[in-house]
Amino acid sequence: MRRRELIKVTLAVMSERGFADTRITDVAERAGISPALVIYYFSTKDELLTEALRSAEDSWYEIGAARTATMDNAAARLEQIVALTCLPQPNEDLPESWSLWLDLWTQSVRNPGIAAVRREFDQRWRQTIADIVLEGQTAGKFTPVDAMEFAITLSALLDGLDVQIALDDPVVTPDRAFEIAMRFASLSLGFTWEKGRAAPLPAESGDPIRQEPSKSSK
Amino acid sequence: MRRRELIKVTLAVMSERGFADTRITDVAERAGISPALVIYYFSTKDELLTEALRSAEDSWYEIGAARTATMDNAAARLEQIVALTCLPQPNEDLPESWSLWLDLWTQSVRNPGIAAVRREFDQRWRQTIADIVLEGQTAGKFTPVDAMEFAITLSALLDGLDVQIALDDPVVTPDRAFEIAMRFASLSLGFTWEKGRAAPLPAESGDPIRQEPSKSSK
DNA sequence: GAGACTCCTGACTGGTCGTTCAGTGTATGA
DNA sequence: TCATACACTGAACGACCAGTCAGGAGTCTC
Repeated sequence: MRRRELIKVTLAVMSERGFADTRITDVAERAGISPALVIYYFSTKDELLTEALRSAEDSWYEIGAARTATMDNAAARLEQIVALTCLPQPNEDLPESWSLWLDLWTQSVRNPGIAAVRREFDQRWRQTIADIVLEGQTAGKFTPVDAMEFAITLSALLDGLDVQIALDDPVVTPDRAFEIAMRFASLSLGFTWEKGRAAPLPAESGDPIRQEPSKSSK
Repeated sequence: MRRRELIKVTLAVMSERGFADTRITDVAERAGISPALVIYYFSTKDELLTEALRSAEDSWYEIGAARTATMDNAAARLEQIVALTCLPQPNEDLPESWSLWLDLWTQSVRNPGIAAVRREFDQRWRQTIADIVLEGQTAGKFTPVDAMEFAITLSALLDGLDVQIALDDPVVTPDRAFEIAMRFASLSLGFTWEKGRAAPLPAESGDPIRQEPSKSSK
C-alpha cells in the first residue's frame, strides 16, 4: 500500500515545514511522484495531514506501551514513560520531532477531526499512567495518592516540558526535563530515585551519545 | 496612533482564526478600513502578526506583575499567578484566549522573531516566580528548595494545563487546573492551601459566574 | 494658493497552490 | 487479442491573497 509510505513522508515534511506550511507538492517531491498521485490516494490535503497526525499518535502510543511492558516494576515503567517523552529516542520508527505535538495542539483548536484524535490520545495516555500508579500502590511501593489526579498532573508537566524542549529553550534541556519530571514523580509517589542512574535508553553501548534533537536552528 | 487599535483587532481575529489563517483582509474588514491601509501601518503581514503576539505577551506580563504587586505575602502572589494562568479573567484588556499560546509556540519553531519573544517572555516569567519563592523563603514561609528549579517546574506544569484548557479538555477544567497547580505549589514549598478558599478573582460579586472560556465548539 | 505631508482607497498584479481532467502505460485475465 | 482495472502524469484551471501603485481628500504652513 502506497498510503503508508506517503504518510511517513508527510510526517517528515511536516516536522520540517510545520503543519500549516506543508504542501502536497513537498510530499510528492520527496516521495518522487506527482502531486496528482498524492490526491489520488488521499482525496484531499486535509485528509492526508489528518491521517498523518493520527498515525504519529498511534505509533507513539504503541511504542510507549510496548516499552513499558518490558519493565517489571511500576517505578521503572514510569521512568520509561518519562524518558520516552523527554529524551531523544534512538528509534527510526518514531517521528522524533517534538514540534509535531505543537502542531497537533494548534490544529486541534479548529479542526474537529484532529481534536478528536488528540482528546482520545490524551485520555489513553493518562489512563496508562494511572494504571502504573495503581499497580505500584497495590505492590506497596507508592504512596496512596489519587492515581488519576497524579496522571493528569504528570502528563501536564510532561507536556509543558516538551514545549520547552521543542522550542530548544536554553534552560530546559532534555536531560533537565527528565530530571524534573522524575523528581516530581518520585516525590509525589514516595519512591526513591537518584539522578545518577543513567537514563533508561535501550541500546546502551559504552559511548556517551548525547546528541541534540535533530531540530537545528535552521 | 492607529497601530494600537489594529493590533487589538488583529489579536481578536487571531484568536478566532488562528495565526496561520489570519488574513490582512480579515483584520481590515473588522477594523473597517481597507487592506491597503493595514499594510500602510505594518509594511508586511508578518510584522503585523509578530507585533500583535509581542504585544499580547507584554500586556499579559504587565497585568500579572501589577496584580501580584498588590498582594502582601508570597503565597498569595503565587496563587494570583496561578489564577491568572488558569482561570478566566474578567479583564477586557487581556486577550483571554489561551489558544494564542499555542500559536505562539507553533510559530516559535520556525519564526526567529517570535521565538525571541517567547524565549524572553518565558525567562522573565520564570524569574518572577523564582523571586516570589525567594521572598517566601527569606520570610521563613517556604521550604528551602531550589527556587529556579521550582519556577521551571511550575511554569511547565502551568503550560501543560493551559494546553488542556485551551483545547477544552473535558477532564481538565480551569477550576481543576487551578487546584492541581496550587496543590503542587503548596506541596513543594510546604505551605498550606485549601481548595475551599475562593479563587482570587478581582470583582467577586455574589453571583456564581462560572462561564466557559469563550471558545465554543464552533 | 501653492506646496507638502498624512491618511486613505480601489484596482490591479504576480505568485502560489489545491484540485481536476484527459489521457498514457502496464498488468491481468477471459 | 480485446477489455477492464489500476497506477500514474502533465497541463491546466480557478481561487485566494499579499503586496503595489497611482492617486484622492483633508489639513497645515509659508
